[in-house]
Amino acid sequence: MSLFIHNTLSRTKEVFAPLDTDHVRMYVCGPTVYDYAHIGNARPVVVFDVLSRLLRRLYPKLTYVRNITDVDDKINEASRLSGENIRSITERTAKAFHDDMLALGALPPDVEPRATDHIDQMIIMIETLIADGNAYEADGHVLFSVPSMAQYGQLARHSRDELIAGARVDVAPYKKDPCDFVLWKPSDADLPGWDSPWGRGRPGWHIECSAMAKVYLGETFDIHGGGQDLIFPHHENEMAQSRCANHSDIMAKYWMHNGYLMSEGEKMSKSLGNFYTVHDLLDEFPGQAIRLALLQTHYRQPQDFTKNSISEARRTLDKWYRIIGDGQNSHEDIPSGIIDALCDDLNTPKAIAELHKLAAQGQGGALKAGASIMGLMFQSAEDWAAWQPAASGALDAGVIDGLIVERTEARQNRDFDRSDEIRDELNAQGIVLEDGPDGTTWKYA
RNA sequence: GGCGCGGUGGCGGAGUGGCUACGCAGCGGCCUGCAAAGCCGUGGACACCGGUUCGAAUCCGGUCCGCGCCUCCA
Repeated sequence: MSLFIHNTLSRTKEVFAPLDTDHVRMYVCGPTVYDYAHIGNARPVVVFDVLSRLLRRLYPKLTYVRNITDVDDKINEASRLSGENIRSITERTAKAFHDDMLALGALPPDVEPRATDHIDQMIIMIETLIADGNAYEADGHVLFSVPSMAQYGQLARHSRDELIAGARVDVAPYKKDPCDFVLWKPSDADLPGWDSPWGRGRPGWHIECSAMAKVYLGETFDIHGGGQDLIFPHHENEMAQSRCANHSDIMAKYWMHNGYLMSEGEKMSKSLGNFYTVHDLLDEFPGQAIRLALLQTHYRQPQDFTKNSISEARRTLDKWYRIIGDGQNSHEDIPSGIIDALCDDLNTPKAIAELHKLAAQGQGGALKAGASIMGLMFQSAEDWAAWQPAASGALDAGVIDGLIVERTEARQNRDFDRSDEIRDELNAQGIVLEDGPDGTTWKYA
């Protein structure tokens, strides 16, 4: 079974043929660390986590690189507003990002380089671009010369003329061409800066990824991924820099982009305050339920993300965990239907439908195996059942168990008024009782 | 304005030129003190208008609606 993936370069599904079948290499743009990751940031992390699991199964070796952007004007602004120093912001936010993504079941990438550790490589790359006539210094800035690259616009399918026609902002006076973009810019004394041949300054947004991809994956590699919003300008510019600096026809062979997320039917926006941070959602829902909710839509489709969809995913997982029960890690093969679905451009909704079929047939082992390649069902049924919302905890388990005993006695005496009263009381506190053949169990609603 | 993406049953969400997934919810039944869970059964869709075709929700054109991007810059 071949893996097919949608390549943004061609806008079609293509057979995946790695440059080196012994070693697949993938780069995904990671977070700029100045604030908690919202659910829109989590989508590419989860999507490419599934892809990485699939690639590791299909090929002997994968190197998965996802950067951390820790130099950026948004970070500088956050520091200016809060007074917290930049290093503290980036360390704290990166840590929160790691915790949140782990809770979503995303494995760490093989390499997680930080921009500030690779300033030297960026400077070297910029020097090469200047030497070759692909970049120039002007007014303390270094700019990439877009007209120097004939194929600029290939990824986003924007011609240079179209870009100029559509421009909504004034062009900086030091630019030779309106489309030229910044590789290096000067920093004044209170901004982060590094010494360079062009004075003390800091890198532009795109050059870090070009430099780090080259260090860890080489001049060309297989897959470059990220959110759709990165196609232009970020990936277009990255590709232009890398190809010119490396004198190469390609940067990545396949470019993959996940679609946008809406929130409760509206586009996410800070002014509306309608975006969910992963951090907050994890107080309310188990991470796996959030992950399943994200995977319920194909990664290239737009998705309207709702709390209701997480609740639904959670009930689905409840059911699946019941089917698996205590059945330990049966080392069953991953069912072929699951692999086939994922090999068709990561069709996770179809793979999930396969899981439902396995569940309906009561095939717990196959269900668990199939879920595992999507990073689901990684907990024991016991741990899953033990999850509780952050706001809970008014009642301790001993009190609940005591009430269950009292209720069981009431039921044996056919005192159903008292029995229902106890259940209603617990229900009001978010505790759900379920009478089964082996007695009464409880869980958080 | 330019470029691009999408509109599938009450909701979520795949897919295919003809055999019309899947989940949730609904409805009927079994089970249950009652719930829950489970089990069995069941109705319901392809934005609109044309065209191509023996046949289109699936291909083509148009319309409407939703969404994104248009560069370090506010």
